[in-house]
Amino acid sequence: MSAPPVATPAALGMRTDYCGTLRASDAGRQVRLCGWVASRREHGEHLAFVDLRDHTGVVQCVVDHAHDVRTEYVIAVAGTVRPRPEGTVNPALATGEVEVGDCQVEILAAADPPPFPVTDRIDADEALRLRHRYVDLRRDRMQANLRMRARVNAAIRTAMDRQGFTEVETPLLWTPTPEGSREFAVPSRRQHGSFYVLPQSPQIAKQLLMVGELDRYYQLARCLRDEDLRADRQFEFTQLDLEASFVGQEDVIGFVSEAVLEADAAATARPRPSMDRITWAEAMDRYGTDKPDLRFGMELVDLGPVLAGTELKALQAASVKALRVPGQGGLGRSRLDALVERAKGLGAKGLVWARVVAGGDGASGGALESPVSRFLSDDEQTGIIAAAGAAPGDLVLAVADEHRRACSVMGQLRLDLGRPPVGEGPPRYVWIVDFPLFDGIGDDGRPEAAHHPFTMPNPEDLPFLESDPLRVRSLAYDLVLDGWELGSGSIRVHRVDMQRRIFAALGIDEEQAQSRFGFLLDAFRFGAPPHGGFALGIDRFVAVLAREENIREVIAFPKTQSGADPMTGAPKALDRQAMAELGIRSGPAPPAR
RNA sequence: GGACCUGUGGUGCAGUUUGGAGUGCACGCCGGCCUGUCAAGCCGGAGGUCGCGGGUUCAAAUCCCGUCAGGUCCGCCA
Repeated sequence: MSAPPVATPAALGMRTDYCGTLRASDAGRQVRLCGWVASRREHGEHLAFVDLRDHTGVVQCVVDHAHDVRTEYVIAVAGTVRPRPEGTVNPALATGEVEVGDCQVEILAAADPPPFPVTDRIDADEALRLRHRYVDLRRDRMQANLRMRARVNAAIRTAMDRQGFTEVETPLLWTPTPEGSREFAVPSRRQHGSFYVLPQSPQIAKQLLMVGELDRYYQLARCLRDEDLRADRQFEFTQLDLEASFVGQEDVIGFVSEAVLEADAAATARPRPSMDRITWAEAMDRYGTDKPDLRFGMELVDLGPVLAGTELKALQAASVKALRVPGQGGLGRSRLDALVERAKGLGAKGLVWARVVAGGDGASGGALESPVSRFLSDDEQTGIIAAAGAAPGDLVLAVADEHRRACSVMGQLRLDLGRPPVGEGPPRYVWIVDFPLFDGIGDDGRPEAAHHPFTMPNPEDLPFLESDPLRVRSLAYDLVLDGWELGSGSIRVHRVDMQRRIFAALGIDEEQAQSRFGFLLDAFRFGAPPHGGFALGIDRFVAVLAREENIREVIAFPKTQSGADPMTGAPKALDRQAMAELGIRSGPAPPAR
């Protein structure tokens, strides 16, 4: 082999170049390439073309005959780079100005025909892709996604290092902390009947690191939650997990913003996006969700004032939320009925719809056409049109219910009817601040923690912790990108007396607290600094950056929605001996052998 | 736990509404031809338990029930 002029031999192994990198300027060079046969075109006895593919791209190799070489064979090609003959340049190919001629072909490994084409053009069946994920990963889409993910990780590490954070690993074999999501359990071989659990997140571990004077910690941490899967949820996922001492909410938001924008720049070519900020209450009110997609309008409208004295029972409730759907006044009855069903499925008692038509004598110059319009006074109709900012041709939807429900139902309908595809348009990062400390009242009559029980209440609202807990805001904050919840964080409680007060409000008694989080409370007795942090979901973040609707597309080996891995067959029964060693007796019998 | 969508040669689909012979289309595969193609082209060939089980019917890919797998969503995800 002649010495490669560009990269060092050590870096390239048994090749001199990558396939996709050859250009006209390489003409005349002797090269040796390795890769997979992307396609083969034979032209009789003494001319054939082999498109050789590696992760950098494809280059055309001209060979004498290619009959013993098949698609997806792994081969090495030695030959000479030369300009393509006049008229045969392929502008669709990055290497299209050149080809490799006088080729010697060595078959490194034969291959069966692939179970599905190695091309983005064909949308292969999901189960088949996962069963042969190693083939699926060869496709441009997966290559691009995984490499983008690696760039995001690298950018995040750079940004965190720059901000003085220290990467620390925390245990995967953790201890049960009942509360929150279902945990994966790992039986102990040494103590039958006892279990480790896999961490839902390193939440408590990182707080202990703060007590341990690490000052600023981060980790690209694997988290595991045994909950049902969704397009944006897998059993195991990765978070940028971070925690810092002697900082406030603004500091943490700054740390995370820096890392996120660094990653955004590493993954995309767009200009540095801005980051907005709104309160939780405002997000719920205007968008009906705590993870608003700000890329489009269609904000929720409050019809309470307009309908304060209405005779229409369907719109009598604590809160009436409406939505203007521009230009959709022509929707057919079956489509409208489907919307009503959708609203009911989301928990609403019903959904009122009204087409805005020309006419009427209101200032807005429109009238409502609806099954219920005869129950609405003229003032109410013009009031609705004005409040919604509607014009003839629009559709107006309204739900009356308790405030939270009215907001959430209309918020979902807003997404159903207006949400752009993932990645479309300029990105809209938004910080959601001033979350409530408690989510609502549980069956036991006690408030339930909205975030986790170590979240610091907003000092301004402390006086109401016992008397009016639901009005207490917390120092908790979420980062949302285009309607995806990327992550959340908070300033933590670091004093034992305050933690006791919170536990008391939550109805967790001393004994329960000791058994669940005793080691954390112990640690706080030895001097805990004020601290706070954040956790950012890498899978979701990369999915949005890669314009993917499903995080499976940015994970090398994901699970199906039922939690199975079609490639390995996991989960599987253990054999009797392994079960006995772990002291496990229950469950279905392993298959007979 | 629940709702909905999908399942047809190796792959992607049509056919299912309104039952009438597995007739189909494209890609791939195998063989042949072909000296400038590039998702090559031309000729020929092989390849099917219509996811599986049951029911209705003279007759089921098609209708009904159940079930499995994949997907989307609700519940769940401190």
